Amino acid sequence: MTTPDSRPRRFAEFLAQSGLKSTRQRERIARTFFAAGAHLSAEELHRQIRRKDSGIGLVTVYRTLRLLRQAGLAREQQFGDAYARFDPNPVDWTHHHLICTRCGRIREFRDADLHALFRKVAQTSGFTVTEHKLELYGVCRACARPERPQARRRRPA
Amino acid sequence: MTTPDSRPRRFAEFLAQSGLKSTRQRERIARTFFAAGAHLSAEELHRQIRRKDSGIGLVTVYRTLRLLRQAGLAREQQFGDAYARFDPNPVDWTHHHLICTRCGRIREFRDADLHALFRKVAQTSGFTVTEHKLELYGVCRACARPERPQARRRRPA
DNA sequence: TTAAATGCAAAGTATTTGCATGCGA
DNA sequence: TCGCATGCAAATACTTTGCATTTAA
Repeated sequence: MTTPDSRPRRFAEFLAQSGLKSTRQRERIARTFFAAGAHLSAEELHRQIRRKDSGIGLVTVYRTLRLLRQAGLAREQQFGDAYARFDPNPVDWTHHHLICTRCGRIREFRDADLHALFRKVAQTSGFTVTEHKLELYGVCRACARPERPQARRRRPA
Repeated sequence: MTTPDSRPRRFAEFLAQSGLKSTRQRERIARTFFAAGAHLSAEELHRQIRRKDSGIGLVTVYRTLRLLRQAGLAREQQFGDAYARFDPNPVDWTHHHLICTRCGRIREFRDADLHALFRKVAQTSGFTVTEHKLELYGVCRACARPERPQARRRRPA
């Protein structure tokens, strides 16, 4: 069963409600973004868009990603690197990350108990929690094995 | 009862073991860092150091902060902003953050249950977890109240 | 018609690096 | 002495902004 994707419509509604315009560029960027995998950088998204439509600038991609975040349709993540990564899939926003500080590999995990905890903390603190990020840093099994070449991070710690 | 602070000694040992030198700058930077509060930016630390010793460059502060991290004596955090913040107090590393996306205020919280969860995830995943970051983003009580001026973040979302 | 959107180039900003000089071991 | 450390200036890399032009409503 294929549920129709409501995200393009939701983005259009957001634009209309905000008094903003629906343009060829915004539609193309949003569509490509929704179809993409997780952990996408602005550059990567731009590269994918260029394959279909070369007349879209990186600047517009950044600007549209900001709108998508405001619309609640994109999530931004900063891992150890210099650049931000974006995530189009709301169901993915409930998972968390294990990051290997040696090879930089990012693994995802999910834990039902955590969400109950978040709710508790939100109540206690009086915050209306809209987003959460949990990152565990450490050494993955492969890197923990001795005498193994280690990939280098872009900005090593 | 005042427990003597072992961190200066531990830093000196780290330097010696790594074949690095103990310099006036490194000592001053480390000392000021250990005496400072949490969530300190490199700039802020530099400014504090300058009050006592004007002959220390920001570059050296960055370089020494990296060494302190390698020595396990500093922790780096990225909140929503452009710059990194450093935390000198290992007992603080067990707490987490609630960040208001309107006013940018950061509140700390601690939860014992979380640490049991982290251990469980570490075991399941085969990671040796050395550090963890949990950030909950949302709107604080003050900002949730209507008609209230909202402080602006440096790089608004 | 008109205010918003785009794209280029240029600016901005936190952090890092090259290199000549200084200094600890 | 000798190699690591420092500090300045310049470089870097991601992201944002100014501005003239285009375009949606």
